[in-house]
Order: sequence, then C-alpha cells, then structure tokens
Amino acid sequence: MRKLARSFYDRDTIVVARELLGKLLVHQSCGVKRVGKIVEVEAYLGPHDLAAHSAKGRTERTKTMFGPPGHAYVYLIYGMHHCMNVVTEREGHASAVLLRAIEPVENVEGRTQGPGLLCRAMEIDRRLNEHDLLSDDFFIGAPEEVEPFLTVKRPRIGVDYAKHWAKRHLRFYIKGNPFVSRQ
DNA sequence: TGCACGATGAAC
DNA sequence: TTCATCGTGCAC
Repeated sequence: MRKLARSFYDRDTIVVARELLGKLLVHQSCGVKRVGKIVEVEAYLGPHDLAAHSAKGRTERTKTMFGPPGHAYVYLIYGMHHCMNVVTEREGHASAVLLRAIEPVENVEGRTQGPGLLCRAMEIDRRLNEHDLLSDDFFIGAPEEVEPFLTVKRPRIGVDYAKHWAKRHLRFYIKGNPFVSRQ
C-alpha cells in the first residue's frame, strides 16, 4: 500500500476531501493493524468557514488545524465521542477534512457509519491529536486496486448554526456505499 | 471560577 | 424528539 505524501494534503481542501474517498485509513495499536476504506468525508475550509472550529480563531483545541498539513486533528465532541480530521493546505490555513464513515477492511469491528463510531472502531482518541499521518502506525494509503465510483455532494451534517455555510455542498460520499452514515 | 455549548449516537 | 456527558472557551 502506498502511503499518501505530505503533498497530497497540502492542496485545496475540497480536492483533498474528494480524493480521500476510497483511500485506506490505517491505525496500528497494541499490535493490531486496523484498516478501513474512507467512504464519507466533509470539508472545512478555514477561519472564514463559519462551520469550522477554526472560525473562532486559534485556541488550545483548534491549534492543530492551524498547523502543517498531513496531521490528524482529533477532538472530543458532546463529552463522549471522538471525531477525526485530516489537516489540509499550508500551515496557518486552518482547514481540515472530517472523516465521517469507513467501510471495514481489516480488524475493524462494530459499526463505522458516523464520525464517532468510526473513531471507536478504529480505536482513535485524543491521544492521536496532532499525530503525523506520515508515520508508520497511523496513516492513510492508496489501495492497490480502486473500484470506480461516483461521488455524491451534500450539505454537511450538524452545522445548521453556520448560516449560509450550512447550505454548501461540502460533504462527499461514495454513491451507493452501504457504510455511508446518511444517504 | 462558573457555565453554555457542541462537526454525535442511541433510545423513546 | 430527547438525552447522555465533559472539555473548551469566554464571561464575570
């Protein structure tokens, strides 16, 4: 499996989001290698995007978003679920792609249809915040073979507070894939 | 130092 | 539709 390079993440966030579909998320912990195919993502376009955490400026929690591309931004939401993002574009741009759902490929148990469930199944928590995704234990790779698929564009989930930004089609998923959280 | 509020998921 | 549950950010 070919690990995605830093240059993959250091590009337009919407392009990165769309190209992350079909890629493989790999996390090795406690001697177990877990692999899942990314089937649903959301793009968060930086401080001007009212739905992005970085819209409130650089804080202790969001500093990862302001950091260099190719790192994981993992945070706790609603006091009980973790969400995993991939930091994109140049340092300081504060953009990221939220991974919303994966299709189990290897050593993944339980449901994976949603950002919180995905993190639970992949054993991802805040300890992995700021982790470099070019490392050997936590990275994203390109599969040897890719099945052709169509990409569906929809508004993002749970960001109704973001005014007109809530309407933009910044959620992308593989059409017809049964592991997508919401068709 | 206190408190409102989530990029969710599960139950009702 | 309601609620569990807690770290973060900002008001006071």
